[in-house]
Amino acid sequence: MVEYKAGLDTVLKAVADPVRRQLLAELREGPKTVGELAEPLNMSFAGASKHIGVLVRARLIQQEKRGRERLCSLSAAPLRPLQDWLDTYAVFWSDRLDALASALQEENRGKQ
Amino acid sequence: MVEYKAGLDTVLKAVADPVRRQLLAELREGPKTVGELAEPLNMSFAGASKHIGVLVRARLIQQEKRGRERLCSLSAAPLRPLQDWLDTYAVFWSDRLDALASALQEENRGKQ
DNA sequence: CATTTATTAAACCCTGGGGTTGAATATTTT
DNA sequence: AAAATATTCAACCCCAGGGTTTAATAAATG
Repeated sequence: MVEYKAGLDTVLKAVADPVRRQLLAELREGPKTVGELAEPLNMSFAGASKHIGVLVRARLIQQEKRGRERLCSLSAAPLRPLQDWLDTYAVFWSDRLDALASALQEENRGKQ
Repeated sequence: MVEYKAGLDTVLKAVADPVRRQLLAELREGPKTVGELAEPLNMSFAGASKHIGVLVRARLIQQEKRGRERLCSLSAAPLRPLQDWLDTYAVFWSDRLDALASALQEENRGKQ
């Protein structure tokens, strides 16, 4: 049941790169081949391939062999643990609640 | 109004490190000094201070000078853009919907 | 004022990872 | 079979950044 502890780290590191976020964004429009994904990137083909590899290892991209090319499709499921992690902080978001939360924490602390 | 484009990257990079996530987690219990934050970490004090610095620069930690020590408190607001980003992928999460989404994408593409 | 305590700054080391180029592999095309 | 296409692998370069240690700064304390 702890199986996603490592997954969160992998996914966050994968997603912390703007190039890889752009790749994911492009895949929202639908599956694309590695070549199609690489083309708009201002980067060598091999470079793009490496980025895609990172996303594949993070399970954010699923690849299907189609002849000599590989069709990549978005697989957003691994983002779930990230959402779960975020949820544990959602309490502190609302700018309104921020002050209140801080106040409560101060009080809980029983200090000053 | 584009001011958070860079913020997302900063926040993601800050949060992609497990040590820094632990620091944030500890701050959920309430404000803590740098020393209190550093202590449980298996790391030099200066090392911990650097991590905290990253979180401060990402605005995820707010520091308040209290004499010679600095009280750190959680400031989760910068996580908001991350939530917004995540939301643009939420459509693809549900394992149920995954297949459907893929199918729709395939069809949109008009390719089979 | 001297000393201790809390924190940051500076100078370094070293690994990881983003980028490249150039083979290697596999498949399609001619 | 030969050539072209799509993709990865391997070897390398470079630097950002995580870690350390040793000052430096600033406030509390004796």
